[in-house]
Amino acid sequence: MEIKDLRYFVAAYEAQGFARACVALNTVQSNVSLRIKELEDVLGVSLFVRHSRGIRPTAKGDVLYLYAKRVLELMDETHQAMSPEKAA
Amino acid sequence: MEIKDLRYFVAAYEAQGFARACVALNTVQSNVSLRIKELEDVLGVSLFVRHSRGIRPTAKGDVLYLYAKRVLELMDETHQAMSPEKAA
DNA sequence: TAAAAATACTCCATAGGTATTTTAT
DNA sequence: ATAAAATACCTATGGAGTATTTTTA
Repeated sequence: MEIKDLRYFVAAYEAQGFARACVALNTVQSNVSLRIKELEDVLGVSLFVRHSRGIRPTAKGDVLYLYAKRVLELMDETHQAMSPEKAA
Repeated sequence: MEIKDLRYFVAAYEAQGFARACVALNTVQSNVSLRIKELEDVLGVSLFVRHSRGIRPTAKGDVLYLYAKRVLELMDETHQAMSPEKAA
């Protein structure tokens, strides 16, 4: 599980669909579909149920969303702490 | 900055050298050297000073180490929360 | 001068893009 | 019937390995 996977997941979760998520991710619907599928495969859990108007998170998906937001937030803090202007 | 980058960095930091770090990372010295260099490039900061017996962290390197450990720990928690046996 | 880091290269896996098909309301 | 997800395919970037050179205490 890499940071980029979590960004894909969060975008899909918040957009409630892969087609809508891909614009925020600067990519294409098929890639979002593939990456989420691979994330589900590697974790061994289902994160979304697919329907004809988009997606709905599973219970596991809801849990991952909370963790993913924390991870991404911490990564942002890390980037800020590493900014060259900022003294160590 | 991806999770794998942080793993490389932490291993190098703790091993105090790229050559020693690569065994824990199941890779090769040259890859550790390259990945750390790219991490420094993308962040725009120096993380280690190189010497003839290994590496010594810079002040920025010390700061990143603390953040990196937190990120990796949170990722471990995330994985555990996502384990299929565990109910959501 | 010796241990470790940097560099140059090759190779392959995988992420990204295009086009199309399938699914579900 | 239509909007969205899945699939198939191609391409290119970049991560991993090998071999060698450079650096520094």
